[in-house]
Amino acid sequence: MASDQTRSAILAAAERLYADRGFGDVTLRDIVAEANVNLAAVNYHFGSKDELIAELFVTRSIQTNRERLNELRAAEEKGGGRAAIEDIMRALVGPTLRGCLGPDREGSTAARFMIRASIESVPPIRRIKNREVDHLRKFAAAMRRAMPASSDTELYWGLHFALAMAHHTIREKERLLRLSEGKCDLDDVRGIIDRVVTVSVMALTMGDVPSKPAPRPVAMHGRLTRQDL
Amino acid sequence: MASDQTRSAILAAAERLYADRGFGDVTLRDIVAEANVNLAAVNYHFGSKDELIAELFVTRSIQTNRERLNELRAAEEKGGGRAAIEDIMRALVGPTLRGCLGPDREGSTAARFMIRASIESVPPIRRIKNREVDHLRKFAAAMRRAMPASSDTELYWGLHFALAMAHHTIREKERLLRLSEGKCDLDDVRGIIDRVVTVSVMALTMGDVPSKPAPRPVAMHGRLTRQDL
DNA sequence: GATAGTTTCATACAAATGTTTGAAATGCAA
DNA sequence: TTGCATTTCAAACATTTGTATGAAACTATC
Repeated sequence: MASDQTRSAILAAAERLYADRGFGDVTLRDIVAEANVNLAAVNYHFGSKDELIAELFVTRSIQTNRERLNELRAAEEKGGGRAAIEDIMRALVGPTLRGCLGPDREGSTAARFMIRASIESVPPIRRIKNREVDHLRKFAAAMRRAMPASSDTELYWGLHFALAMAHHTIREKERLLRLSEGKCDLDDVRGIIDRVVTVSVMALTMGDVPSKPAPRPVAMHGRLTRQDL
Repeated sequence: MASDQTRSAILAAAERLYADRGFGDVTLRDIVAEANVNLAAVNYHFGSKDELIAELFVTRSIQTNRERLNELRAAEEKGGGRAAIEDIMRALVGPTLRGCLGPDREGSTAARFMIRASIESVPPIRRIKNREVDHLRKFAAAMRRAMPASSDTELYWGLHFALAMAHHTIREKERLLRLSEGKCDLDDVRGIIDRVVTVSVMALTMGDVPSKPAPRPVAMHGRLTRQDL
């Protein structure tokens, strides 16, 4: 039964090293040294290096996806089957941002690993990410229910931009910190989530708010028209 | 004088291969085979593989940055020294999006190379990207002039989100296409730029438009308050 | 056309890396 | 204990890869 110990030691060591130094320059030999196990143990327990990486990533991904769906379900129950759009977007970006940002998360290996996975793009992880589309469709469906008058196009763009802001904030948090000379507080996770959610909802409800003459009436190419509510 | 030919052939072949297959699985031997030059030519002309990659990336980056600054300058002249915020954002995201998206760009090696560089994250490119902060400061300065009443924090978040939407659209265009089942037209570059600019400006002027009760008055944590204009 | 500088070429080097192997050790059931 | 399966281990394998070398080919200047 020491087999499970070896397996776990490898997983833990690999996640730690990948989180710290990236996938690029961590070899199997580094991992087995950190885990105090034999080199062949990786291939014995996981088959290959790529399968090890894949297992690490799917484990964390499943966690995040489950949290997202839980929040989405909670929001739908709260709204009696029809979740508010803000709550949907919050369920979409909240778990990811909470998982990767924040001061307490600084030491979290899992968080730093997921940031790495978000920055670098290694084949086994890319393969898994491609399956994420099915997961996102559930959010698209919820959004459609929340905004039945919106076109699918607008909806997908809103979803896309929400993920853009969340992931880019995780990916480039160092740069934003440097650019803003610390003025942007990357530890205020709740504030960041609110910010992303607010902008996302604004993007989704764009046509609704022509209170001011839209930023500029120029060159809209018939794309950003108001939705026919 | 055949030296320049060799150099150019290597650059062209490398850019094409990297664009098609990514940095991960293109070796120097692949490149020299494609370029019909000798293996040693790369080290002779560029010093090392990393310096070759760096030269490819800086060349394209300089082009984009120049276009950006040209647009920014044009916008400032148009506004008599004080460019409109929409024009600033357009100058920021326009060149990148135009360079990487669009139907005609499909065959553009340069475009596909820059998309690769945006997706994968190889050390020599990462080093160059880190210097990009200085370039962005020029835009931050222009934004500050355009919105003197806004706090720096809001300004940096707006800049950050604009880049987030632009880069994420380039990075994940395949996924967005698949998710939306083709409903999001990734070839309509002008429409996409308008979209990103519009949302960015909305994000920047958030406090200004409480025409409707803000998406939800909940949990703003005192962050997304209106600017005191 | 000889010479010096530049460029090209075939080949070799050296190091790294994921994977495999076959035997030894360990655990477990009969 | 015996026997069988699982797990560990040291060592080797087989490539791949970027880089270096030294001679040959080429170019341009005098």
